[in-house]
Amino acid sequence: MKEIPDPKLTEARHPIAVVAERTGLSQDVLRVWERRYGAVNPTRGPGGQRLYTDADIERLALMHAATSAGRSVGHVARLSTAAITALVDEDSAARERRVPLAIETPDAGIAVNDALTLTRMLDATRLDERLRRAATLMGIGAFLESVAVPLLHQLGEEWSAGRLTPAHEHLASSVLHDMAAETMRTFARRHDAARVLVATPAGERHAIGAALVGAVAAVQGWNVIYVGADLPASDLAGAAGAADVRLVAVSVVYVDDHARVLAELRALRTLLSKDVPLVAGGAGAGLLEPELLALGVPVESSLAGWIAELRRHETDS
Amino acid sequence: MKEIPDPKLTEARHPIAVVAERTGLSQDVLRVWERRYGAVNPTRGPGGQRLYTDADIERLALMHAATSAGRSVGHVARLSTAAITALVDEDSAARERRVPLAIETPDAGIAVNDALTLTRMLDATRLDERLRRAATLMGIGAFLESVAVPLLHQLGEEWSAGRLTPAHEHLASSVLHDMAAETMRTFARRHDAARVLVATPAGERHAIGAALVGAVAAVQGWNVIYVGADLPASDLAGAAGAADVRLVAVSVVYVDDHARVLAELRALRTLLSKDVPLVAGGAGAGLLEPELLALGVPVESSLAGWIAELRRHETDS
DNA sequence: TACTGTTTGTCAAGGCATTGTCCAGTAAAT
DNA sequence: ATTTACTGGACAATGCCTTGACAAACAGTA
Repeated sequence: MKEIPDPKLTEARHPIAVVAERTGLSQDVLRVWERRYGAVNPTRGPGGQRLYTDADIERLALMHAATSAGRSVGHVARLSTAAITALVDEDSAARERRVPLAIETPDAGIAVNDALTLTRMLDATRLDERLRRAATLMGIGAFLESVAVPLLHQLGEEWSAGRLTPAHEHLASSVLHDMAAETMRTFARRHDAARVLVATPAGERHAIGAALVGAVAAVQGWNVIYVGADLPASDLAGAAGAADVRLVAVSVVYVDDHARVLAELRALRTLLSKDVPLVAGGAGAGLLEPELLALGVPVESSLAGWIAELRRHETDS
Repeated sequence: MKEIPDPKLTEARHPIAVVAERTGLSQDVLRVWERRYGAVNPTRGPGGQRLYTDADIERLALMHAATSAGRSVGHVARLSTAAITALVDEDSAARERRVPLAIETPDAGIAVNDALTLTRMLDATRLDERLRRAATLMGIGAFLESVAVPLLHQLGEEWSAGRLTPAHEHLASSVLHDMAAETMRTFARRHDAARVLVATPAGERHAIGAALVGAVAAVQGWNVIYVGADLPASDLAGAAGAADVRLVAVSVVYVDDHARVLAELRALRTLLSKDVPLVAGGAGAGLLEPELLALGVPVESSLAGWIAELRRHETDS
């Protein structure tokens, strides 16, 4: 094995905070793994701070995967990075192989199509029934991810193509909104779970995106404070402070007035305590991404991104 | 890299207030970053006020994004704008990427354990709640397969070890039975779907096994005729004939009187039309397997076996 | 089964280095 | 004349460092 000094791997150096973020390991663990097992050997900056290379991060992420599959750190740390990769691959293959559920999972695409048809027919009762059946069948998580979200996208497209009226869209949204609200209620947690405030800012009246995010958070074990749509920054900040939330999530689906939404979010960011992260999501937020990033507000446009974001803050202070 | 003096970038000049607003950085920070790290080099107006170009703003916004991702200003400020862009992109890409499985599938084992504990406490309300939550979370199929059935097995073991009373077992069974019945109702099919008769023979009062089988069949798209427990062979055969079913499924969990159950099943097999298959299942049926096989009655003791059996007859005559 | 020792993640205390904010006094702009 | 911006310094908060200790989980053993 020849060492090729790829500038990207050797030059790019990352502080411990970034490494913790990317690997999902706490800073304590990063340090103690280095101290006890010599897992990696980061160089030091002028003030003594650890500086990790990309290769270090890769190795640590692999170690994380291996240990959470049940292997001991002490053992894994002695292996070469390639060997750990092999181990992790083996473990994940074994996990795939295990217990192929006998009951077939239905195709989400069919459910989406059925739902679209029923929406076109404005048949709320059967739409509700159909969606609930899909959710029961596939589990609420998979439902939200591969039925609810795709359905909303489809509706958006059909609407902008002029094939659906606002009435159609409201019908479907309200059914989905009900289901999401119900999910939040069903998964309401004990008072000591981490709290997240979910809302849409003033100027955005489409609550459905926020409701879905709230439902996902509830399923993930958060204590969700869902305050609905169209709220001014001051109210949101007030609620966040009063409820002592760990995270504030806002959804922006549709933007009439860029400047207004941006101003609202800017105000919200300033009013919120610094240690409470604000995360934005939804199609509308995607359009404002550069500005929001500059404010230190990450933008998550996919549900998967949201989940990652929630995970990231699960164990924080 | 050649510097092209784009007039837009060099001409457009902004006072510090605008830059602060646009980047989300305080004026103090803007000044101190310039003083300490030479982050940017704004030109000065006649009176000495800083005047920033668009490129400056861009760079500062990027620096803000990088620092709020956990990197130190001191380090970031030394990099070229392009390098910071790369870094920020890399960070946000890494954030998106790290979502191997989207929504966490909860460990079925935990649900089973919780349910056992609640059963021991005879807390029907919370047991119901806990099981429903698990079902919502993982989908009804996976729930039946990896929570309901294992739970029943565990209960059986605990009961035969004398650690649980019949009261405990009834409590848990009735909660599961309700859920199964509800599932059958939710997934009730159009009249033209294939019909299956589900029951337990006379002498067996434990309906739960049959209910689970019925629920699975309903989920698989069958039209389930669930007639409950403890029915004599003649009634079952009558119902099967009247409803023109394609398959008859009986569940035998617990057997006091081998001979009686066997006689019932023998009678049922003779009374039924020859082209209607009869399938037996459950722990009790396992004990009678040789005799039943001799009758031409296959025995399925696992849920997976049941599912296979259902599939086999799905498309038959 | 109960007792060991080991492994491993987390936490606390105390010390630097880095970094954001604040202040006072002055100057320019509107 | 009031607002806005500048400079340089001081200060406080935060972040990261090290060391050491603790507790839960686990494996091996009596």
